[in-house]
Amino acid sequence: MTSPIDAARRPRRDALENRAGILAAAHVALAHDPRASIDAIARQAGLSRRALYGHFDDRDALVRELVEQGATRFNAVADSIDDADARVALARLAAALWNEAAHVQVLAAIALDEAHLEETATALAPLRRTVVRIVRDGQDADVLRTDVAAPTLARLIEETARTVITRIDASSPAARDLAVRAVLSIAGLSWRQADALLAAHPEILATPKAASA
Amino acid sequence: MTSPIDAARRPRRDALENRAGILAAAHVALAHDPRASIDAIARQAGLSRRALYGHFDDRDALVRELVEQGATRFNAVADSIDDADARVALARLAAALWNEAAHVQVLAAIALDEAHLEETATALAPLRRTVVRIVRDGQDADVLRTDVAAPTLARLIEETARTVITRIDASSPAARDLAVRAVLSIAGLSWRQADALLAAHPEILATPKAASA
DNA sequence: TTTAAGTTGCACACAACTGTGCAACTTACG
DNA sequence: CGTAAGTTGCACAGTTGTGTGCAACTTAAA
Repeated sequence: MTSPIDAARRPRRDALENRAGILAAAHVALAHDPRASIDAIARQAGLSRRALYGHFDDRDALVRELVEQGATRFNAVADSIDDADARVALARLAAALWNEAAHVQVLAAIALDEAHLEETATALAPLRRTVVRIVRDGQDADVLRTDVAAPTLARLIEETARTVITRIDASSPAARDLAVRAVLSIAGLSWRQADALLAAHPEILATPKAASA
Repeated sequence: MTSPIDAARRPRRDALENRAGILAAAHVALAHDPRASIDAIARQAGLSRRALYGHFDDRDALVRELVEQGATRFNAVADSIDDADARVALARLAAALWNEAAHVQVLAAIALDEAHLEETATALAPLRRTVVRIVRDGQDADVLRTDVAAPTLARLIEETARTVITRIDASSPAARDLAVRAVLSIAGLSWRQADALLAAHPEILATPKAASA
């Protein structure tokens, strides 16, 4: 006499897969165009628009979940940076974020959409704090530019990274190299200084898989 | 016996003013949001939506005129740069564009809208050619970074300028300073080198009005 | 095999926006 | 002043998008 209330069936496995499929599709679609329609996302996931509403209350709920998903990865990356040298820390942060490029692109795209400023700001807060801390340390140690106030420089670095990631090429190994060098440049290093730094720390640009050369 | 065909009245003066008003309103509105509605633009200009269609065939015609308007100014700026030193040329170009910031912002915003990629590409072509030329010269003379291919570096410089202009603060004198320094940084100079360069060429950052100190 | 979870396609209502037609009004200009 | 240019507000058709209700179906799980 199992009542229908406390003994509800477990959600079907294919339903869970479909839900993940929607998130993946939204990932691709929104990175390309943050205003992609629900219908486009559902089709991309191989589902009907109607079915999507069985998994998410509305468009906002879907976007919110994407943002939170990305935020988790972001915080993990930010926490993993512990270099004493601010220049190295910045380079490593940029390189590490590039490895999450697929996720970064959605966040970066959504972050530019006025409709979700608050959510993305909250999600990006830990990362932003990390950048500000690195910048402050670097300025105190006189290894980063001091002609720009720390908050402004942090912002500039963030925008530079976003720009390179979202607007230059995509996912080529050369692009990753470029992103790291662009960040170091905007942080105040000359291109030769950046080059020397990266030569001294080859692991920063090493392929994630074959890190143990 | 003046026929109604060859002796049509001149357009009314207030109509011309209204047309200019619409362009000005579109300027403001589209810089803020490239997808601002016709209604929002017309209201901002103090006209009804219906009246706007008396001046422009459709939304595209309005946008096209804005783009052409900006293109003219852009070409003039690009043509005015003739410094032998590529670093100085870049700095001067960035500073000169900043003086057109109000116009730059619309173009930059529209340029990010997929619907008008072609028009803006055409409008920006001369400016882009100028940047590529400066970059090539600078690399040949070994005063700009050579670890990035000329077209890529030119693109990077353009994106950096766009980012600073559209996403950092706005219209403060400090922002202009920042834009120039950001461009020089991304071009490969260390912040101290950029600082020295600007100190050696104070006229670059001089206020446009009081250029004769 | 039974059952309910999940999906589908359709029909709605709703919202925001574009572009046009038209009658009535106001106003600059000859 | 008279006239036509310009404006206004409204109605209308068309587009694209969101979110819901519902009957009919497929299918995973008990």
